[in-house]
Amino acid sequence: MPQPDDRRDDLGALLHRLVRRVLELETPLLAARGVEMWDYAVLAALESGPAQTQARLAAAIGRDKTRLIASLDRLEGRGLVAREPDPADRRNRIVTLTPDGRALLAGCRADVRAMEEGLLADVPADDRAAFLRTLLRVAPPPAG
Amino acid sequence: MPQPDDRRDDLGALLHRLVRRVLELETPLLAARGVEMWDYAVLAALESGPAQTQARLAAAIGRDKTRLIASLDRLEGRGLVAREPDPADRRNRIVTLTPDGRALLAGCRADVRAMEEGLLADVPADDRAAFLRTLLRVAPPPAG
DNA sequence: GGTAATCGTAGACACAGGTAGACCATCTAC
DNA sequence: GTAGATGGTCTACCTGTGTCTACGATTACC
Repeated sequence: MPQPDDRRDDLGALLHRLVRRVLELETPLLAARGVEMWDYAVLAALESGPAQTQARLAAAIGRDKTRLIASLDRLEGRGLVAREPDPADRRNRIVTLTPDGRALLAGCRADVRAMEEGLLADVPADDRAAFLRTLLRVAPPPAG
Repeated sequence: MPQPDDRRDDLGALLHRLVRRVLELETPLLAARGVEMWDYAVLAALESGPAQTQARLAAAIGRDKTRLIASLDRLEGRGLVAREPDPADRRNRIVTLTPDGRALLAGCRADVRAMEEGLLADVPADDRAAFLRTLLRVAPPPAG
């Protein structure tokens, strides 16, 4: 028997539209601070701790490791991250967030969170909580 | 004061991961029926009624009108959609779903819906309802 | 009737994404 | 030590996407 939401758009279409909208809102916020989308993803991924490996960092943000290099070059050149060889295994480069990087990340995140608040302003509080809860459950981070 | 979810990933990151996952699950389902992702989007957009204009159809699925043409050629060649000049304004091509197209769409949608069910299987029913409700509210269709 | 605008189509262009291969430095196994 | 594996980097492709331009057909405006 047909469900009440049988004629709704597919999840893929809904999510696609929403991602586009979020990106449209987010890009100018980051650009105002001189940060590109993927650079911000790198900074955010490093917040919880240094990345032991660039390949692991690339996997964490869902990007190809060869494409990550340009971002790291940019960020390192601005003194926002530091690449240092792992003393235990000097093939690896440990990527860490510098104090400047952490400060910039905090500013970016505040802007992004404010944008998200505005986006979800019309959604009731409990629906919003359920939305985020579901999102966190269905889109788990790749590292675990 | 910091909110409880202050350290969560941004909406953009969460949505990006989820879209990737949905696409990974959806692509093989559609490929099994010989349909590409954007072709399916076209069929789904035509379900509610013919498109009066190809440009309007492109806007409805969030695609450039020049990129739509290849999809329409493919679908028309398989007899899934029909392009007919608008008798009122012969510059326009009215795109309609053929019976074959409607049947294929029904099959694809059933597969996709089953996939979505599996994806959300671990989510409680009320959270799932709130998730879809929020999604529909925050990602409205472009046409209105 | 003549000019401008619109629609569908095609082609060129730049750009971002992933993949693959090669290279060098380094580590591990033997 | 030597051979193989791994990590970072660079380069070269192939693909997909959006933008731009141009063109023919058609319509709308004056």
